[in-house]
Amino acid sequence: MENKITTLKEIAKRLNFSISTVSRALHNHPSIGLRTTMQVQNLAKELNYEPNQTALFFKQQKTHTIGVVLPSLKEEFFSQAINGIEDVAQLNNYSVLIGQSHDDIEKEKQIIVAMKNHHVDGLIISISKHTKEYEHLLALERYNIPVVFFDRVPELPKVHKVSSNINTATRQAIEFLIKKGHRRIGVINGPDEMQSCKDRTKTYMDVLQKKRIKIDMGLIISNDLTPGSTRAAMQTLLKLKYPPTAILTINDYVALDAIQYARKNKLKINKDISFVSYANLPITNYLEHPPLASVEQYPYEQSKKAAQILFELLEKRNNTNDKESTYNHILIEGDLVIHKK
Amino acid sequence: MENKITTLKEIAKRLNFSISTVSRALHNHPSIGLRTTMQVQNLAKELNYEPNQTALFFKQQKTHTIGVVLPSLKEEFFSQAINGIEDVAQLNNYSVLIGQSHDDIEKEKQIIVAMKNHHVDGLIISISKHTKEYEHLLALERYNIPVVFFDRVPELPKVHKVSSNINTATRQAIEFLIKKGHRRIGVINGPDEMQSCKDRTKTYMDVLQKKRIKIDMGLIISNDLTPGSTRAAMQTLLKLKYPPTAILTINDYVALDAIQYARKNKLKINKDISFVSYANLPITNYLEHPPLASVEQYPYEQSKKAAQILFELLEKRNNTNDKESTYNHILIEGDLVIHKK
DNA sequence: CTGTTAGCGCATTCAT
DNA sequence: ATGAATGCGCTAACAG
Repeated sequence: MENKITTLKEIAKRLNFSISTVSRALHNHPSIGLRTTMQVQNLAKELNYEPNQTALFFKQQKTHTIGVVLPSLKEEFFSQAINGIEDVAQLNNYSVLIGQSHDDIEKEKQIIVAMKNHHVDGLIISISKHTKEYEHLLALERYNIPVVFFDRVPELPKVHKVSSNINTATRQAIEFLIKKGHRRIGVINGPDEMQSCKDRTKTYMDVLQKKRIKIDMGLIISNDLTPGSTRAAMQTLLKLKYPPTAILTINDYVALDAIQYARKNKLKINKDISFVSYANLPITNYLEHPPLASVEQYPYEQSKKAAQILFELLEKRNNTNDKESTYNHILIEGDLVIHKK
Repeated sequence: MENKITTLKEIAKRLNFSISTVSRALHNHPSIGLRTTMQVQNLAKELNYEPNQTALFFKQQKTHTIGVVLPSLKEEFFSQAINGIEDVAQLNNYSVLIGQSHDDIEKEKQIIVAMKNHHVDGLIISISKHTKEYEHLLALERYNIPVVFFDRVPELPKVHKVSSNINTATRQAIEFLIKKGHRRIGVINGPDEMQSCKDRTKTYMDVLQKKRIKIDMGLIISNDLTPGSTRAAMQTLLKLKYPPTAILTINDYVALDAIQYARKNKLKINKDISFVSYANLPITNYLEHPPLASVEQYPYEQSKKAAQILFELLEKRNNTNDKESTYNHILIEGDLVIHKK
């Protein structure tokens, strides 16, 4: 069994050609004679020659690898997002390096450094829910590594980003609840740092104001997306003198925890208290009492778009040396999906 | 703004040393004078020198990258498994290349070729549910890429693998149902190709025989893990003259589909019909009527163990040139977790 | 203690 | 039409 890896040198030696001739022959270079080309290609096939990618990576200063940094694959949103990225990467003959921050900023920094060291050609990032300083992200620009953010994007103007616009859907969600007669609508929102959370609150207040419903700030609670924090939020809301009859939760995981809490407190879901949420997780289909509606945020489409932008950037970079001066800020419309009328 | 990437050459030129001296100084080589070492290290820091990893990868014939190939990250089992691998990889200063086969053999082959081309130092693989030919897997050995399989492992003796032993837990699961008075216990199993499915059926028959319960092969159905196939299986089972009062399903996803089907057919879950399953998905905690019990298969531990074995192999490979002659076949005991008494 | 040289695999420029 | 030489960045064997 021949186990040695075949190199150009090996082929050259056997055929008594120079390495450059062999290299050219394999690339069907016009200046190489047909006979020679055939000889070389045949032997290459016979010896099962395959170009050493690491050598190419090294020489071309390109690794044909993109890095993906996201909070956690356990969240179905992100595990679906990976698919969009993988699909686009495969089309472009790229591989995908993965790193989960688990919403830990230090971990996020470490991963990004590791990816930079690996010389990934580009990065797709969804930042941790606690990331407020962007220095480690901006550093990437200095290394000339193009970055596209998606879903959880930083509040920076000079970056490429794809995220979900939930404002319309949020408006619809709240109007939907109001139409069903709810007047006291609670909000279990995420950390105030997250742009989407600010948007959510703003839209909520907008709609209520427009519908001339009194806004009670006591009904709006920020949590950190953990089950414990959701339970605490629920406790606060349910203990109010006039507790909400409906609650808007930042995502389906929080909704699940909230619903569970409500159930344990003998509340009838969708009767005593209703929920509307975000993410539209497939899993909610299996619940007997799912949230009434959930805002679909299209993780696959978001991440796919992000990947496409990244590859466009890589393409451009090949042709020009200019820094790009315009930045993609793509918004993908979220859609309210009604589960129960 | 200094944007040029610093190399040894650059430092050497500025300090008028040779490249090798600079290299040694940076590695604190004992033969380099303290003064020189300090000079070099200071300038290196100042210029923000970082060794070019791709050059190192190339030279050392190592990429500090491992590949992970698995069916789908959407399954929480695998998205948890990734954590075990990532954790171990990080400890060893490795990065993780990811590829999902989506249970498509061709995709699986493509991914493996891509990973081989990327010269990953090792691979961790969970094969697709349809993979019966192992040629593309065995090929890796010829490239000297160590492989450790986990969870969905091939039936090959000369490979390293980590999987879950579900026999004891399956026995307990069935005894649990029998103790609750069930005599007609259905099985919705997975594809017959999967070793774990064969084991499941075998244990099922064993237990029934031992308990002197008549075995009705009509109660055992293989499916392909899709919702449609699960519904078909349920339809068949429920249409039997004597339908089962309890069903053992291959995993919680199948259980969810089965439960949903039963609910739509007005059956009371855990009353008219009970379920016991595998995977112990966190999500089932949120169901009002979850499976009575589920077998925990410890994805994190399985994958972590697989990763540890892989790094041991890599370690060994550094020290000796021998092929390993013994193979790790690790079994991690599954545990029956009771959700409802 | 430090410098010179070679080489990893490949593409490419410059000769011939 | 082909070969020789160069260089990518780094390490290490060899030479003083």
